[in-house]
Amino acid sequence: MSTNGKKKEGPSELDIFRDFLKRHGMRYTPERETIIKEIFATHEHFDVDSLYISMRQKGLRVSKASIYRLIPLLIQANLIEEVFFEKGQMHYEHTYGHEHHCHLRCQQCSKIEEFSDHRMAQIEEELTKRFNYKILRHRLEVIGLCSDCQKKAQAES
Amino acid sequence: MSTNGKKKEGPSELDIFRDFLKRHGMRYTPERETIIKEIFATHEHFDVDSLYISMRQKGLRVSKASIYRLIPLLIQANLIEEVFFEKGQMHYEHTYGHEHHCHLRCQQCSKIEEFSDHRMAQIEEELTKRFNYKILRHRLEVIGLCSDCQKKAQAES
DNA sequence: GTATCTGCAAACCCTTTGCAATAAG
DNA sequence: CTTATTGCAAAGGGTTTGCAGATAC
Repeated sequence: MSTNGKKKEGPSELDIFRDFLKRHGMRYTPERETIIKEIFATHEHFDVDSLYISMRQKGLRVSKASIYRLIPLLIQANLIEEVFFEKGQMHYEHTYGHEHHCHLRCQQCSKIEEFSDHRMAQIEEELTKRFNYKILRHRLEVIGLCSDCQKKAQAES
Repeated sequence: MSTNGKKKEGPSELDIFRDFLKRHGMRYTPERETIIKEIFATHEHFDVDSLYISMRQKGLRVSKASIYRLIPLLIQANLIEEVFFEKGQMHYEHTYGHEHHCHLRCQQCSKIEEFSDHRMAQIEEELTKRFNYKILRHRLEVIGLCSDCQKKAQAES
């Protein structure tokens, strides 16, 4: 089990996405560029609403609809992925350039710790053999109470 | 890694829930009983809408609101848990009486295989120490292509 | 030029909630 | 009797979509 966050070498997210759009007969627009830059500049995890608000505050004006329309494309291009659904909203994180990691989330305060674990690769390998699946990815979310929230809970009881 | 589905011994879901309600000053109603019986009789995984429809077809008439209001209680009582969110709906499965398991899902056809793995317990234990969290539960979803869908994909290319 | 994309606002759809009537304890 | 629960219908709130104008290519 190790901490995470190494940045891989390679073409930029924009390069990848530009190529993706070209291959699919879609267009590279200033709006798309703005959104992608914002996602990859400032957010590790994000949800549409907070992304939108943070962009507005910076004077970057794109509509929410454009963000919503962009997200499936970014997922298809393997640049981001859904990580969890909470309080009615889907949360995403960017994948490209980051090693895959798992999430440890505090049920109370929603704080998130990231970790990765070599055993996940073993598990995937065994599943491949056992069920004859071609494994694409996994999502591991561990839910618990962080030390702060444990203390608070004790204080209340 | 082992296959799953063993039924543990012990009090029934209704007993557990009755006790839970009493402890919280809540009431045991025919509606609640009907819904719980239906959940535990026929569904391994379920979502509110299909549960509601299936109950209606059997002539069991409870309102959707009552189902929605019951679910958080069942989660709190540790009888069911959220397993994944798909196509705008949360999906649940019952936990009580079943060993915890993980899901291997085919991205193409949504078929689900269940498995459990002792390494998850190890991982939880290590996370407890490392981050000082009190671990409550985890959700592991592995996504891939089942053998049938692999064949289909090959045939098409 | 033409097909795609944008912003807007309305529509959608799952879920939650206010309310008056009902029923559990 | 008191307070929780029910069903209904309306409200919420995140996401999707129809449309007309703008724009990438």
